[in-house]
Parts: sequence; structure tokens; C-alpha cells
Amino acid sequence: MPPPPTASVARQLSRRNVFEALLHRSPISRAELAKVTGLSKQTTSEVIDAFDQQGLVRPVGRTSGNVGRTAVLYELSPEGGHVLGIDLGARLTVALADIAGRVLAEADEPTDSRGGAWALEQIARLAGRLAREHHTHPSRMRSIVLAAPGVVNPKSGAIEMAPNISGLGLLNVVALLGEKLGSPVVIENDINLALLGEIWHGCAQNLANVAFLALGTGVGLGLYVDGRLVRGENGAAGEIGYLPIGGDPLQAESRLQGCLEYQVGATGIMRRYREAGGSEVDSVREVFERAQAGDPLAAGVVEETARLTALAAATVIATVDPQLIVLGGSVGARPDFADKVARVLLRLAPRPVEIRSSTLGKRAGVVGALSVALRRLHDELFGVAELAATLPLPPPRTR
Amino acid sequence: MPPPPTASVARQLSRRNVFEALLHRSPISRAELAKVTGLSKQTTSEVIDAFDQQGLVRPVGRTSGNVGRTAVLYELSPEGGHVLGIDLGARLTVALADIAGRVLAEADEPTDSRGGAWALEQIARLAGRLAREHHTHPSRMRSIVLAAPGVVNPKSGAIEMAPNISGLGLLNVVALLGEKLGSPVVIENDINLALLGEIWHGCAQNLANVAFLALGTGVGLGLYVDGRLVRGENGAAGEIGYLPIGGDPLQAESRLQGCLEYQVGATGIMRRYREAGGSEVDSVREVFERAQAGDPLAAGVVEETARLTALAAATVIATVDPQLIVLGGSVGARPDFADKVARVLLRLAPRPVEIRSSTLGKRAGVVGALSVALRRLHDELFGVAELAATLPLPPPRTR
DNA sequence: GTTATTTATTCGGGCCCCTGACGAATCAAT
DNA sequence: ATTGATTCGTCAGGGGCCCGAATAAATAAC
Repeated sequence: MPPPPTASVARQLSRRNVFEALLHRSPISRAELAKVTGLSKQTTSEVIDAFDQQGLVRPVGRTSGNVGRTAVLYELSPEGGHVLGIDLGARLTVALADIAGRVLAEADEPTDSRGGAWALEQIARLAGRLAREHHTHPSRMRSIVLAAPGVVNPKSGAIEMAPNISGLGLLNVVALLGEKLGSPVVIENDINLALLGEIWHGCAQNLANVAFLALGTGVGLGLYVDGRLVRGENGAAGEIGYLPIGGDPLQAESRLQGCLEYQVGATGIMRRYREAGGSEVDSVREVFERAQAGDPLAAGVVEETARLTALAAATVIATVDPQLIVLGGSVGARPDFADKVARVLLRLAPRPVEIRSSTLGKRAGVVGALSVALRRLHDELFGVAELAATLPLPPPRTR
Repeated sequence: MPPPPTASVARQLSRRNVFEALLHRSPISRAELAKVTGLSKQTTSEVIDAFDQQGLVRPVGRTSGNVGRTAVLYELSPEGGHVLGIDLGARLTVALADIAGRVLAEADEPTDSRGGAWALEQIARLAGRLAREHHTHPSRMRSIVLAAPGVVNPKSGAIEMAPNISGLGLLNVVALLGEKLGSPVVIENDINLALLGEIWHGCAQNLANVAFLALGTGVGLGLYVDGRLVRGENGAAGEIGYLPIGGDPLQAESRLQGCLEYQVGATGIMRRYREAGGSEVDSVREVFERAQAGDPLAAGVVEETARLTALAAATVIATVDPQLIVLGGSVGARPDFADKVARVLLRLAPRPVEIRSSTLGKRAGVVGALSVALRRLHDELFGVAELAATLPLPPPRTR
């Protein structure tokens, strides 16, 4: 079941090649694998035998109809390894996938409002349930990724500013959850993972330069540039609540909770509606509904929100040059909203950049978590650590 | 001289390891190399022999003083390969380095004002002179990088918007220059290269998250995030002239040349001084000098410039979370200016980020070009192409 | 039934890495 | 000056891995 303790680099590379072919051309014969990977038939065969013994692969039928001997077809076995994706927000969503990236199950429920340790307990419970349903065990999951709000320190993996869920920043989530579930846990910012979700299974598939603008309770940004997620020195890349847009950035409120956040965050939108003379509302959703129903005050607030969002988008475009901006979050994902933003943006940006609404919606976070968990598992099994890095340049010398 | 036509992956890795050790611990014996690389003495010795035969390496004396047999020390030979860095701006700067990154020579002169093909001719002439002085030949240079203003398309390598140097966008610079010099040429945006220069030899050494804010004729940004240069889909990342800062972004001037650029570009600064009632000036430098001499109007303009620059910096901080911002360009590199910007920024950003003035100044571009040329040469000789990429995830399946 | 074709395994050769042993060169001490 | 300890570099043997060729097995077409 575990990979062979030591494997030479050459063999590891062969294994990696074969695995990649299996991943993308699923039912495939040994002969075909040899052709696709460029390896010799024997090497391929040896690798497949090893995979078979590890339970990583299983035969599924034979070819037929073609001239010549029939070939046994193989595919990655669902028992070869599982990964778990978790999205911890207002709701708790957990999803289970196998090593081939097939999503086996998904479940969600409201997050335990007591937060902190209770939420972790809840995660363990939900994960255990999914695992049992699929005849595995949490401890047999090879890779777990947790989507959490707040800034995740890229070095320590600690959650440094967790709004919404109380007491999360004080816990060593990686250690606690890892112990509960018996597998390595990695935490990543929820918006970043939603972005990766859209890139894997959503509206940004196969793109290398995508920005994800999330408007919900707060405002946030995920950046995927040149095929990689952008985290920044403190994992705070994309914390655009502090962008100097929509007001005087030196004002007290701006400095406290961020200039843009003060205007475009959920409370900001409701406050603007109230200030405009609108009657009391207790959710942003209501403001949008009234706007659609013909309330001119609400429409003005929505329009201004779209304008500010477009300014944020223009800022992102000028800074990192994405080819697509995805709007997400409970506010941003509204389909009519994307159009409004796009219309303003047309007059702001030097060149047009496409804007789309998130297609995965609430699922984006878990899907992204799964994608990272999967990638980590693949890297663990078939990565070639020593080679990933480019050759470091020599330091300057005084000669 | 050329590397062996075919080498197995294993040997290529060994070569790479040994080369890296040679690069960083220069005069070093075979025995020491074996220890450092973790390879056996045998393998190390074979690799060194091969390097020696290729002329990549040369003996330089022996150890002495230690107990035991003396060891022959080796270092990378300057004849092992050369790289060329070129910065094509108002002045043309060319620098030559060897494969170990030792800068052998540097020369600069005003760029041929006729632009286009004449400038390319001038580059060839200057490169030829440097090469001759160091007993080599342009055609023996293994890697050439050209720093050019404008947006460089990351796929084609074409210069898409070249201000200042006339007719450059119309030429296929890579092909023309490559033919003239007989070596592969790569073009990269000058600001990006200045940033890489500061990271290699300047004020940002060994940092992984750096932004370079260039204020000169125009305004531009270079981004180095998580250890990699950020280019964006069209190579237009960092084109922050269009940031919606410093005015109404929907105004005619803003839409034409960019909102921020209109205020902070050289002509913008002079215009603002004029509009404030200042007497005629014909360079930004003059405005700064008058400010220092006590002209309150000029001081106001400088202060406002610093404020807008700080807003741009705050934008960058909120977006990509750098640990350092380097100010460069003829205006930005002024040491007093960085202080002014830092002071404003302190009140804008949620957490303090260091600001420094460029230490390489005008040389930053060439140095950065050298660093990229060097990296490309190293990758060409010792890269392991098949391993660079991470395993792609499988696409979603409909099952 | 025979033939052509495709699949899968076996065998020998070559590359490359590692370990252990050996001669060579040097310093330190007698 | 000789001896011993230490380090350097090379030689030889063993094992892992990859490849190409040959061979056996299975199947469609004729």
C-alpha cells in the first residue's frame, strides 16, 4: 500500500510518467501506456505491476474489436488513496475524492456556532461519516486541505486573522485536526481555494492568469498568475479590503477596517443604503432584491457597489494582468452583478478583460481544497523534490 | 565545448549537482565536492573530468596546510561560457559575464536617437567590442537578454508598446538581434529586469516577495512574488499607469494615458507644477531641486507626488503582500523621496512594509538582464526539463 | 486453418550510481 | 630519516534501471 521505501530517481520518474498517463487517459492498456509515456514496454509493465501490488491500479476489462491480441485495460483504483477537502465558513462543507480526482461524496451542515474546538470536532465527525460511507477511514486519507477565512501564514500554516469563526486563530489547527484525523492537514485561505476550485472544475478551467474577486461578508481577492497561486510574504496577498478605493484612506474607519471594505463589505452596503435614506434592512440580499423590485435608492447603492468593484477590478488588471476575473461570494456571484461591473470596467481598463460569475458558487471552496489536497498527494507520491527548484544564482562576489 | 549530446537523466542530475556546488563554493576539491553534493567520490570525479574536457572547469592550485594528501582545487572557467545583458533605454548599456556570474565588463553610451534598426546595430557593435576585449566572440555567447521598455508579450517575446524608442515595436527584435549576435536572445521588460537586478545584486538580495516601483518618464511596477517574476497573461502585469489613483479614472486624459501616469509621470509632475503657478521647467529634476531649495510650490508638488506614490504602494501591498518595496527610476531613486513616501505609507497600510531606494540605480536593468541570461544558460546546460512542471490535475469527468 | 497483427514477457547489453579497497601524497611525531 | 595517521583520487565489483530484440500468446481477417 505505501510506496516503496526507496526508489531511484530514474524509477521515480518512470512511475510519475505512468501515473500521469493513467490519470489522463484512464482505461488504458500496458502497450498504450508504453507508447504514451515513451518508456519501453518492459519498464511500463514493471511499473504497472508495482502499482497493482500497491493497490494503486486495477484492471477494468479488455480491449476488443481491434485486430491482434486483446489488451487488459487498467485504471487508477479508488482504493489507491483518498483526499479530503474541507470548507469552514458559515457552513461547514466536506468532500471526499479518490486519487484520480473523482469526487466520491460531499456533505455540509451549518458550522457549530460555538466555533473553535467545537468546529474542529464537527469536522472530524463529518469526515468520519463520509469515510465510513466509502469503506475507508479518516486515518487512511493521505492528504487533507482546509479552507478557512483569514490570513494563513504560508510558513507556519497558522490562521492569523480569522473573522467570523471565533477562537480559530488561537488554536493550532494543523496539529489538532491532523491528530484527530490522523493525516497531514494543510490550511489555505478560503478565497484562494475558491479560485483554485474555479480553475479546476469551474468557469476558469485551464487558464493561467485568473483573479477571483469575492464579495460577501467582507471583500477579498485570490490571484492565480502565470499558473501559480500568489500568496505573498505573509499570506496576505489579496487582502484588498485595504485598497485605497471608495473613500479617504486616511479616515478613521478606512484605517481600521480598510477603505474598500468599509464601502463594499456587507455592513458597508447596508450602511450606504441606510445613509441614502432607505428603510432598515438586515441583509445585503434584501438591498439587491429591492433594487430589482424598482427601489431607486437600492438601485443606486447597487450601482455604486458595482462601480467600486469595477475600480478594484481595474486595479487588479493594472497590477497583475489577468485574462479573466471571476466574481464570487454571496454578493459577487449574483449573475446580474457581474454584468453591471463589466459595464463600468469597460470604461476603466485600457484593454477589455472578461468577467464571469462563479459557476461553483458555495462549492468553490471545497472543490479548490480537494484540488490542492490531490496535488499534494500526487507530489508526495510522485514528486521529484530535488528537481523542482531552479538552480540558484551565485551571490555577488567581491573580487 | 558543447555539452554531451545525450546524457541520461541520472547523469544530468549529477552534473547539475556538481555544477551547483562549483557555483557556490568556488575553489573546491573533488573530495569536498563529493561531500557537498552527496554523490560518491567516483561519480563526482567522472563529472569533473567531463567538465574539464568541456572546458567548463579548470584547476586552480592545491590545498595546503591540512594534514593528508593535498587536493587539486577547481573552479568554473571563465571560458566555459559567456552571457550578455543589454539595457536599451535612453542610454544603451551592455554587460558581459561568465558562466559563474562574474561580471567581466560593462559599457554604455547614449542610444542612437534614430531608434529601431540603428539601435540594434549599435547593440551589435557594443557587444562585439566587449566580446573582443575578453577574447571571445558574440557568437560564442550562450545566452543574451535584452531589457526594453514597453510590454513584452510572454509568448512571442515581441515588444508590444515601446515608448521612447521609435520603431522598436515594428521589428522582430528577437530574430534580428539573434541573427546579428549569433546567439539566442530573450527580451524582458526593463522594470522587471531592474527588479531582478536588485534581487540578485542590489538592495533586495535573497528576498522572495519584492515590488519595484519605477518612477521616471512614466510609472511602472515590477513584481516578484513567492520567488518568481510576475508577468501576467499579456506581459502587462505592473502597467500601473492605469491605476485609478490621483484623479477621475473616467476623465479623458486618464483613459488615454492612464490615471496615475497622468499625475505622476514626468510630464504630469511638470504640469502640476505649472498648474500650481510655478515658472516654466524643462525637467522633473528641476522641480525636485527647487523643492529642496525652498520653493513652496515645488515642495507641494513633490509632496503630492509622494502621496500618490504611497497610494500606489498601498495598492500593491494590499494586492500582493511584498516584504519590501524598492523605489527606482530617475525620480523614484532619489533617496529623500523614499523617506517621504514611507512616511505617508505608514498611515495607509495596515502593516508596515519597508521601502528602500534602488541601490543599483541605472545599472539595475543590465544586472537583471545578466541574471536572467545566466539563469537561462544554467537551465539550458543543467536543467531537467521533464521535471520542472508539477503533475497536472485530471480534468473533471462526467460519469 | 492460416496469416497478420497486437500484446506481454524474457533475455542480454549498457549506463550509472554506490561501496569498499588500494595506492599516492602529505603532515606530524618520534 | 622513518613511521603513522590522514586525506585524496582511482580501480573494481555489485546492483538498479532502462532499452532493444526475440519469443510466446491471443485474436481478427481471410
